[in-house]
Amino acid sequence: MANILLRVRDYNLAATLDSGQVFRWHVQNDTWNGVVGKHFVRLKQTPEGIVAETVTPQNDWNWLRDFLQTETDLENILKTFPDDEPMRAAVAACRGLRLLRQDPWECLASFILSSTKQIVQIRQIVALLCEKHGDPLTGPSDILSPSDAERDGVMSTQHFSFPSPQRIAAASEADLRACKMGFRAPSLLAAARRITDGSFDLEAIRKMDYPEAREELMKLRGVGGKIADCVLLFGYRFDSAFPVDVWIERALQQLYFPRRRASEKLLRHFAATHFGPHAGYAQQYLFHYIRTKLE
DNA sequence: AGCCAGGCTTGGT
DNA sequence: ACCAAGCATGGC
Repeated sequence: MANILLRVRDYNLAATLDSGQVFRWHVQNDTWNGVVGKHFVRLKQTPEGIVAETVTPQNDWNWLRDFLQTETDLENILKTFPDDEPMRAAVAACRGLRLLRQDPWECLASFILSSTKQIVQIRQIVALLCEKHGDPLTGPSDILSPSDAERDGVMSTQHFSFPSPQRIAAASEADLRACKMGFRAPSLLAAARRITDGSFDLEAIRKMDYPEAREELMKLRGVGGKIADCVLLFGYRFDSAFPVDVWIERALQQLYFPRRRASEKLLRHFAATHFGPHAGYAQQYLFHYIRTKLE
């Protein structure tokens, strides 16, 4: 058992873990339970910062600081946002919302599975995938009450790592379809195989510039522009990546072009030019704002 | 170009 | 209680 207080100001843990970036976090009595790499961890927001607790001893907590991005200077990022009414409203509505830094493979796999799914369903698919193909983690088995487990569609209270590309590549399409991912199964399998056999290099993406990295990711089956942008933003933190889904399209239309109907092409161009060097960060604020405030 | 691919949620009856 | 529509993206 190990604990730490990560002293951080202006960090909205709930908004961050519940804004569609990640799919494996569950809240129970103000405590967020989740898995980062091979660590099961519980997080709680306090006035002093974020209290983290693991069941295994920790030599250092950099894996958690890196995931939560607690060292990021949020003020400096917010300063780069355009100074307009919609942006001010979005920032005011979810102060302290952060972008996480996820493992690229977990992020890629999760967003391949996200296509034409709603967040609740993505959570269910990812939970099943981890349960059936991930490694069991040492962790308290009493974190989820039976009723929570039932509600979340998780039958056991054991926690699991996200399965590696090797583990997925060794599975059959039928195994994966059993996790309710439907037609996304061949895409996930193909990605896992290409990474395992070395024909696709997730690390090489880091060294590319944004347009090249995007093009590269889109060579994978099941990865179009939107999913590539999610992976680039949430996994690699290319902050210029600006995923455009229907929610964001709606947000841009309502907030920035309320009088006339803007074409999809115009909205894309606007998204790519209006929001500055941390456009993806701005996108996350707009996304969360439109999903919680407007409708 | 237009249809199709899970399964869960929502809305109408 | 039940059934249809909506979701939202990429591939063919």
